[in-house]
Amino acid sequence: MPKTLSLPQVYSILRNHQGPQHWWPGETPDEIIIGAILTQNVAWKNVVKALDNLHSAGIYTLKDLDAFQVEAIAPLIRPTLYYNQKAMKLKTFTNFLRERYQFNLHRMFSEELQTLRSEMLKLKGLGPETVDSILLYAGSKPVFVIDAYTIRLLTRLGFTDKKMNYSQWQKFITERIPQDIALYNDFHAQIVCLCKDICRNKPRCENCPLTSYCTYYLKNKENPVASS
DNA sequence: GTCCAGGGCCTAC
DNA sequence: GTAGGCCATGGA
Repeated sequence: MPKTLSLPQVYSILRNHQGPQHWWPGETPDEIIIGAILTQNVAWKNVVKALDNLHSAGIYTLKDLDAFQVEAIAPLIRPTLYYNQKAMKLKTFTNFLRERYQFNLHRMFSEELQTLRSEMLKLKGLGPETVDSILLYAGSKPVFVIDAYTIRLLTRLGFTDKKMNYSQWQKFITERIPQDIALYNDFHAQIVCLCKDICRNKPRCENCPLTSYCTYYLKNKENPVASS
């Protein structure tokens, strides 16, 4: 049986192993928001290419983006998959930001948190993960981001074997760690940093500081045939 | 050639 | 409420 860990211990191990991450990988709140939409179901390196294309076209902010039509944006963000849909999602958000806040992100983030979150969730193309990423990383709001990496890691560590939806996962985690924006920020960053390189379907467990706690690893070690 | 990435929407049960 | 199809590039 694997040893059991608390969530704060998981964070502590990851941070000691990887160092503080200083996330999100974006220069400005505008770029964080654009990146949050573009990274939906795609690796970040593809997003970097799309951001380069946008920069080459003179687009750095959401206000810049607002001046372009969907048809002009789509080819610039081709590397991020589903580019037609994502071009529309970006325009949906710039419309929202222009009409409600005249492109003033500070004003937007001054809204009451749960009100803003539910308003953003009404926008077509922004689901809970994208909205929470924007709130936490662009707005410094105390919202824990759940993504596929988080679920994969915590499931493999044996925290739960129940199937949970997004809000159930969010509740599960926030009940077990202090409510702290810097912690929310860095914990999620630590998980992504770990999982994007070594916690995949074919795990390279030799570099993982959590291997001895990983039910998935231990099971495959006992029965390698089941690892595929 | 195959597999699958830091989702979310829509439709059908 | 949830399972499954769809969107449709690029790197390993």
